[in-house]
Amino acid sequence: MRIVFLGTPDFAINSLDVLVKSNHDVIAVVTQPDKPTERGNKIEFSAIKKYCITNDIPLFQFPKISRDGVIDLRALAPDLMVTAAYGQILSQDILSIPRFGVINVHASILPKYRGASPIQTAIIRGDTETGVTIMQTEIGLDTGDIIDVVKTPIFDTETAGELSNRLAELGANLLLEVIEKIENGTATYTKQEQFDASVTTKISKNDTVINWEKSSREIKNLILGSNPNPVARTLLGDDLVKIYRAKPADIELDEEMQAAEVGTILSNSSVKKGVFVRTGDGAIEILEMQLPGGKVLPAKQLLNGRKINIGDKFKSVIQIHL
RNA sequence: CGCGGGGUAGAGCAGUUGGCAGCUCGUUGGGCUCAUAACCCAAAGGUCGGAGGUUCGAGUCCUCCCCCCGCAA
Repeated sequence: MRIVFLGTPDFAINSLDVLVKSNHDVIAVVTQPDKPTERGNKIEFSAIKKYCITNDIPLFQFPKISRDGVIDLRALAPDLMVTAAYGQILSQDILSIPRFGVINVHASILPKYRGASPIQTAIIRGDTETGVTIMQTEIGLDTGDIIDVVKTPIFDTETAGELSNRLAELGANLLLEVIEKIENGTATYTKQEQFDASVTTKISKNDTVINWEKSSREIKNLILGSNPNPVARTLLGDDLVKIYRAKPADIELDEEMQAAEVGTILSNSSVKKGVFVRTGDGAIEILEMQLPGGKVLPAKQLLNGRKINIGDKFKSVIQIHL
């Protein structure tokens, strides 16, 4: 099949890679325009663009594909177009170009978690299972008919980044199977059950401010689901602290710990060394965190340099002004 | 040239007005102990990011460069 692939971030790499190495013909790739700057200087290429450069694949970057891409894409005469976290909405003009239409690789079990942040949302909500759906793309947001689904458990200590990598791989394998079926005419199309539907929006920095009043488990889910982006955050004094990894603490709280205010870093000399923080229902152990100007570090390291101390208090604020 | 923080032992940090380079952790060796990730004693480990400059003397002051990080976009 002559395939045009549309994708942007890391998540899309596996899918593209599988197609390139298959017997299908990836005739072109479309990715988002280069985003200016990480720190004010250069422009950065998307993961997909880098892949195309090293593998010498024709690449398009339309500021707005529905307006700028129709003519070019038509000229390519693809049999099928595949999207994976591309980042732009496709118009009917675009959708009508390929003989077999457009299919999308989406990182959730649709119709649950349509939209921008299915992976992060699944972890933050504390789900124990998620998956990848491959569906026919239509005008609505992730509303098209389902062709196939693969499910997988969410591990207790898994971050959004780690889960995303696993789903990308599962999705890529499933994609290849689905394309075979489409080619053979054996693909089946199932309407989405509307009553199960939910939509996720992009997770913003304000969404990942930790409320220490919540339970250790909820806080852990927020932290893991926000890693690597945009990362759970809290205030220590005036400093913005980012927390990358944590787990509910399996320690007994003594009287003093019980009495400590929520957000307080607890003494732990009787147990092993680590950073434990009082939460709404007990304590959580901070495993990896980052202070302003510093790298991401195991939390215990920060005790060495006395950057954080027992008794310090993380502020349980609803919103941080930046 | 968007704004800001930072580079000192393997790791995290301190280092006052320039004057013998330190702390915590880790590592190694020894001790204590039924035992230990706990405790005690000892040791090893540094071109203070790089180059130049000022000075009797620079981790510290000046100039240029490299690298890391946060914010804003």
